[in-house]
Order: sequence, then structure tokens, then C-alpha cells
Amino acid sequence: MSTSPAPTTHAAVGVPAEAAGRELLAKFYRALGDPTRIVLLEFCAGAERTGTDCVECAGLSQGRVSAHLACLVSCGLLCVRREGRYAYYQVTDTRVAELIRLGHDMVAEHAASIAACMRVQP
Amino acid sequence: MSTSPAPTTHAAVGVPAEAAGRELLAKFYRALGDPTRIVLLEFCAGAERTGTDCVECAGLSQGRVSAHLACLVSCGLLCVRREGRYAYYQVTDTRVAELIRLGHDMVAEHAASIAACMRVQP
DNA sequence: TGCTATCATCCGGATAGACGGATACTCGTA
DNA sequence: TACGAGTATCCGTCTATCCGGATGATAGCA
Repeated sequence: MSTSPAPTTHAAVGVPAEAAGRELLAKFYRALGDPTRIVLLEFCAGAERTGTDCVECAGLSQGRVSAHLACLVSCGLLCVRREGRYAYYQVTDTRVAELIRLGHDMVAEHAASIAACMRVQP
Repeated sequence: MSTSPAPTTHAAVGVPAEAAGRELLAKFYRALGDPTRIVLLEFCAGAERTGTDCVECAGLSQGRVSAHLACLVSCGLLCVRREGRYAYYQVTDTRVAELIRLGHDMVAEHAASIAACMRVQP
């Protein structure tokens, strides 16, 4: 970083854009990083479910589940179809199933180690 | 697991175990849900890197980077080989590249929506 | 034998995100 | 037109996780 004078452009061209991409990618994975949202994704895989169905399945307050569903829709993990006063949620992208399958695969191999991981600070 | 009457176990057989699995899966995805760890994974893909290399790459304090690396190793995303006073980190599991590729793919399609996602509470 | 580089762990503070409960908005129906 | 069901959003609170900096342990070199 100390090598280029580069008066007009950044010293490391493309780095800010890549950083933004990684930020989004991390955000995308955090959307997958909540047990409730995993439950909802699995529940909405293969069949359309109404919001009320999802509330019952998740066992949380209706407002909370609605927010989780909105988050999943925003991140492209879930599709929503609105009809009258109902909202129907479903997983339509096959890559979602692929992501979950890969995750389950790796978790099965490293379960004990992941469970023991104190993340950052023990 | 749902076929056995199993009178001595929980009323909802399998549910606790499945819940624990989802908890681990969510934890695994949270390990991917940090920009710094994404950087480190990409940096250690294809080549062995020492801890010091990673500190320089991430641009964070050495202690923080060490903790991030330990987290990635625990979750099976990174392998470490210790030799003398050095620790060499590398991505060896091809599924990690696959996970990141799928993520990049989906993020590219939904970038604006993900960026706008206030997660839960705006 | 001392010295330094490398790596891991601990501490206190700051921020993001999850939760329940209350409230507002929108349809369909009596 | 009133009312109730289904959804979405807001608020205060609490926990998880991030950060830098300090400290400790170990290996190689002079």
C-alpha cells in the first residue's frame, strides 16, 4: 500500500468493491446462521406455507416469525406469493437446498468440533 | 427414528436431536458469516499461509486473527499444520469452495435486496 | 543462556441481532 | 359498514459476538 503514489485512483483498485461483496456474502451467510430460519427454510422446502403455518411451526411470536420470513425473502432464500390476505412462502431456488445439504454434510463430519467451538472469545 | 414407539424417551422422539443438529448447522453458517473470515478463507484457498501472513492480509490485531483462524479450524473450514513455531493454514475441503461459490452466485443475483435487508428490526 | 518471533488466550467495552408484546394495516365476510 | 383473521412493523431488553490491547507459552537463533 505504500508503494504506489497513484494520485487519481486508489492504490489497490477493486479492493473496496471486493470488500463490499464480501460484506454482502457474510450477511447472506448470517441469514442462514439462525436455527429458526433454518427451520423455516426446511419447512418451506417443497410446499407453499402460509405465514400462520410458519408461526405454528417455529413456535415463536407471530411478529418475530414474520420478520424472519422477510429476512429470508430479502436474501433470496425464500419466495413469497401474496394472495388476498394470505402470504405463501416457498423455497424455489435449488441452490438453497444445495447449500443446506453441503452444510449438513460438513457439520456431520465435524459436529463435536463445531459444538466445542467457542467462536471467538472463550 | 420415528418408527419406534420408544416408551421411555421423549414424547417427540427425534425432535431434540434434530433441533441440536439445526443449532450446529446455524453455528456453522455463522462461522461463514463474518467478512474477516471470508477474507481469510479466500486467502488460504490454494496455498498454505502462516498466521502472520493472515494477520497482514486481514489487517486486524494478531490476537483477533488467531481467534478467527481457530474458529474456522474448529468448524472444519480450514486445516492447520504446525511446524516449529509456525502454523500453516489452508483450505483443503473442496466443499468450502463450493459453498463460497454458491453464496457468491446467489448474492450476485440478489445484491440490492440483501444490502437493503434490515435483518430483523429496522 | 538470553533474546526475539510466532502464536494462543484473556479482559473490558461496543455493537449487532434475537426476543416478546403492542400496534397498525389490509382483506374477506357478515 | 363493522368485524375478525392474517401480516407487517415498532419498542425496550437481553445475549452473542466483535474489537484492540495486554499477557503468556513455545520454538529458533545469536
